[in-house]
Amino acid sequence: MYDLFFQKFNEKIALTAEEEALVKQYLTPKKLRRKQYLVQEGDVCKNICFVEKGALRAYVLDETGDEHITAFALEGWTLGDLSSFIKAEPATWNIDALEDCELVLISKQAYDELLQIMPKYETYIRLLMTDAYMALQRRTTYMISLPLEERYLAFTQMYPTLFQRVPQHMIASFMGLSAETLSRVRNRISNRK
Amino acid sequence: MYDLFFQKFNEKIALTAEEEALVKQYLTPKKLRRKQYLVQEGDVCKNICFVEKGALRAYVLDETGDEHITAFALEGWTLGDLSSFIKAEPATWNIDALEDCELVLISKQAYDELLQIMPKYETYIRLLMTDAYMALQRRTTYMISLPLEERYLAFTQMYPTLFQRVPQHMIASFMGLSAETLSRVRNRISNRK
DNA sequence: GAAAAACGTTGATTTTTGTCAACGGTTTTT
DNA sequence: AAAAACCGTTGACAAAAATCAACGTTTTTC
Repeated sequence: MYDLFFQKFNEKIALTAEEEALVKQYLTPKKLRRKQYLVQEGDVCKNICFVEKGALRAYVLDETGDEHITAFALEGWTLGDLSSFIKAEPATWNIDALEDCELVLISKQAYDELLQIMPKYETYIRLLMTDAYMALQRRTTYMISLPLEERYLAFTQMYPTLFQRVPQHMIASFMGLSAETLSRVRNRISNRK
Repeated sequence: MYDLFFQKFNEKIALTAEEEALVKQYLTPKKLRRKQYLVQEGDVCKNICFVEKGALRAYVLDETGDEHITAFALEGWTLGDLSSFIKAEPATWNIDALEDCELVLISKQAYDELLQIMPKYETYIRLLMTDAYMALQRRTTYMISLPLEERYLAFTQMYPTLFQRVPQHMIASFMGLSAETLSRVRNRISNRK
């Protein structure tokens, strides 16, 4: 149930069996069916979720009601509307399941308490935030500096599994493009080889 | 010399005078003249810098030699090529001073050691990363979901001081636009009021 | 198992943005 | 103090991307 969670945790910082048992007390498992919401815009995001199995996406709606995907999460990734979670403010993101999911949830209270009582948890979170921040910096750097075809190729290499698993119009949305434009970009790339 | 650094530190987590003195031993002051580099692409980014005074920018060069600004830093902000710093890999960013600067540097060795010996430093870094990550998420969400004029207004509110202090063609670059387009966006906004 | 919805692609057209050139007015350099 | 570089804007034009519509296929729903 928590296998992947602790595998990833231990990759960042090793835990003893006792420590794992302690952390486990603060976690809640949750199953989510395809198309179900984890968070809706306006709710406070009460949990951060770790994906044991399945796939999720986060998106925002614009004034014309169009969806813009801001993030994905596959097995081993962590997702939530972080600002809403940390500041206990209404979420601006919607998060729903693209496939049936098995998740590990950490509530805000559990998060705060673990940070207080367990230095290794703070180290884990520090490293998680650092990695997430570096990944997002890379994404934004590519966004503003690479021409479209190179950007698509770079993203493909950055997220190989994701691009196989998720419909292309969602990838387009994630990249800030229309589905048609992405289709044409892919066409140009395969023609030039 | 380190006034603003410790002011910001204490806003996140309070230090005693003794603790401040300890941290101070790990810091190095540095002055940078306008146009001087803190890091150049290809170097390993050996320090993260905190801005006591002045302004810096980070940028990448594309294949045609054009600059794309990825980040700015004003007084009280922290900047570096984080991936390069953490992984000791060659930097992909260039960082230079837009104005004469007074900086506080933390070397990788000092960073690692402080994290080891001082739990409050780890808390400080965790909060710094969390805040930086949330800010970057907001920026990228705006990037893909807001139409140009709203995006410009949102950025103006997000970084009011920055937009007054930095030339507009750099703001344009930061937003992934040409200088001419930004000029026209501003024009449309002032006409519609 | 049939109907409906979702998906990816293509073509025609419109809208948006970039590019190039020029300008007057700064600021910086020497 | 003069020369050079930089800055923001504008106009004319070219390039890129979005939009709209249609299509055959696949997947989901009931």
